[in-house]
Amino acid sequence: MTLADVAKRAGVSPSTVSRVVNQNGYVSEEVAERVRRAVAELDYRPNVVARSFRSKTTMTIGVVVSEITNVYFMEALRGIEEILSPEGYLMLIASSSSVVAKELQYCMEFDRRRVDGIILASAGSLAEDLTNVFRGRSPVVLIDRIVEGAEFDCVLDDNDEGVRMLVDYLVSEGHQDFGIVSGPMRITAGRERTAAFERHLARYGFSVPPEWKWIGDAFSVEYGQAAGEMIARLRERPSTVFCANNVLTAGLLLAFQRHGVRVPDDISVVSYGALENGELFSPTITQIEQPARQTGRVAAARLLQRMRHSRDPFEVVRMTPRLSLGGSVRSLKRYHNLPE
Amino acid sequence: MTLADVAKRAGVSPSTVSRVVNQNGYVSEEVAERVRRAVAELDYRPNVVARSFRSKTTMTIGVVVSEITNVYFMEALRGIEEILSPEGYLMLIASSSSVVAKELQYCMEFDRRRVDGIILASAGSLAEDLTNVFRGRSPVVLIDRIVEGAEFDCVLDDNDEGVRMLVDYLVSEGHQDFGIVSGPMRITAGRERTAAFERHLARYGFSVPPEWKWIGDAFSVEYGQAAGEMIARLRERPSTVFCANNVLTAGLLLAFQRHGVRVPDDISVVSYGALENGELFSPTITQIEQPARQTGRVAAARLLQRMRHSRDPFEVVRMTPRLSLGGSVRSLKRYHNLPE
DNA sequence: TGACGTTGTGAGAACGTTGTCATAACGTTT
DNA sequence: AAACGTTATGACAACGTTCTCACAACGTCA
Repeated sequence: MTLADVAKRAGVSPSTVSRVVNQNGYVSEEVAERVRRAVAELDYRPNVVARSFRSKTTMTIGVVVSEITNVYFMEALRGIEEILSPEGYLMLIASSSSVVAKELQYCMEFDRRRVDGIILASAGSLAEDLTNVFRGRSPVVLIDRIVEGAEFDCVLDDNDEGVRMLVDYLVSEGHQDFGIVSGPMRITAGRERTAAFERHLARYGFSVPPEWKWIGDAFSVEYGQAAGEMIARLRERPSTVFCANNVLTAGLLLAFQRHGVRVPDDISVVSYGALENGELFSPTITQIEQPARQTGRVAAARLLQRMRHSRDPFEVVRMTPRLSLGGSVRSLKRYHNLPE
Repeated sequence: MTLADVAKRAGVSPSTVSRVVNQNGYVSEEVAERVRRAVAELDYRPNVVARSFRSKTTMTIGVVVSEITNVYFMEALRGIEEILSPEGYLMLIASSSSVVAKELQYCMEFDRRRVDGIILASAGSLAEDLTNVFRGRSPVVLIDRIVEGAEFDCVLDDNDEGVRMLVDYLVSEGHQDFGIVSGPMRITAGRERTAAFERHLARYGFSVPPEWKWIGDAFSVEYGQAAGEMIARLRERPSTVFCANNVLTAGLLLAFQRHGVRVPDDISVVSYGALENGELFSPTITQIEQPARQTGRVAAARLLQRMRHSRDPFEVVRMTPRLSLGGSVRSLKRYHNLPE
């Protein structure tokens, strides 16, 4: 079933059929109707590959996520789909498992497949590697990470603001001794949230002692658990531990549960990033809820603009997260003789 | 950058470059080396669209899921990727939101895009619609649902066995009054699990009274919540409620929490399908854990075979789920004077 | 030595579509 | 009535690759 077949059946030229199918150019209503009937009768379906080949646009965008099972990325994906699907785009999805090499490889493959755009929500590949891979062929929007000075738009949390809310809250509840569990500094989330935590504590004259810093080599459940176990075994614990990422929090809580460390009686916990079904925990976790879906939407809209050849300067968009109070922070106001 | 450019640079014909790039046909090592150098120098990347166009194979498979944020599908996706990615396939993913029309539309679009295969983990479209859409062009494997007599492979839970384990356990704990919250009968999971529940109860001489059956029009949090609220308001409650799906369970528990219905003190709960982070609930839920990832892997492997033109008869593969005991079921053994 | 299989290379068609161009009929304006 | 823009249609090239075929050179075997 090709254009030519339809054309023959309708008694017109392939060109005309093409015009009818794509609704461009001049076609008389009478002929159009004849063509449409032929299309229906033959159940003709355009060969999109041939079309893409010829027209140099695939109506496809590539998405690389670091871990497909992470709620954050799921929600982001949903947001992306909400924007792109109505425009006729389909998503090619690849999961990098946070491996930089894999990430670049997938990007390369996307490039070979001539995707119209790429959303990268992943790992820590370098700016120069990325620009190298793309050579400006298809526009790229980064999610959840920032690359300085490259020609990409970035959409990510206002990490500093999120952490500020947490710190203000903790301090207002009378906490004075803080621990932090975070991820690699090469990843934007790890770097920014860690820095913000220390910076905002410093505003109050507090700091995190080195022995209460757990900086993992990955944002993994495993590392969260490991940190949790170390904390459980500590003779002297901070009154609060700040987890810089939802996956780390999950691991931490798991370890606490196993070691009988009660939250918030034995230690308070706050998390950057929500845990799925967190409403069903007891206690619920005081956490920063990231606007993941919205982030996906914004990134997709941005990409759409770029694909339509907008020449706006590249931008970093910061999304405002929100603080959700749970029961995982113990009030120490009385303890420290603070006003309630 | 095209084959021709590389050919010119290497002083050979495009045919030869093609042979080198694809490593087929005869090429002398000397020439191959020259070509490889030219490829590297020009940073030539094959135009996969042109290749697909010519070779009629896109190395792409389409996946339709009903809800991209459901853990089950996430895990299944992961399994699929684990199998297909090493073979060079990329996944085109679409989310149908459980809307049959959308599901069919996406399948149609996949067909137009000439994907090499399709995995359908979704909604309840009819067998004839599906066969109509595909007309046998690309093979299809169904996940989590079964379509009788169609030419598709199906990979799904042994729902009957899973439900049996739950029922046996509940009865062994002394339960005698049962409620069920389930989804649409047109969806395999809803139909099979509901039927299995009643069938296995019947083995013990029990049955579910009509007023304790909540059959929703969708496997949605909303319906789970609605059911939970109805149960909360009941004067006389069953001692246990069986939730046929993880999303329903989440909604149910949410409603129970809001209405102060305690699990398992006020009512016991069992779930078909695990909730993400369920380990962190208290109590943890006694549930059937579905081998989602494995299901994805099996489905993908199956699809791979089909794409390689296997002519095996179409098969329904049942995956064995496993019972995970939590603390959501109260023991009524003492209450009913049963041996402990 | 002739026949034949293996290795190596290039010419050229084909894939199904879109886009450009040519051509023509028609209506409107000068 | 001439000039021009609009509407309508078809012919044909082009996109970048793969694939088939043709051809040649070479080694091996009868």
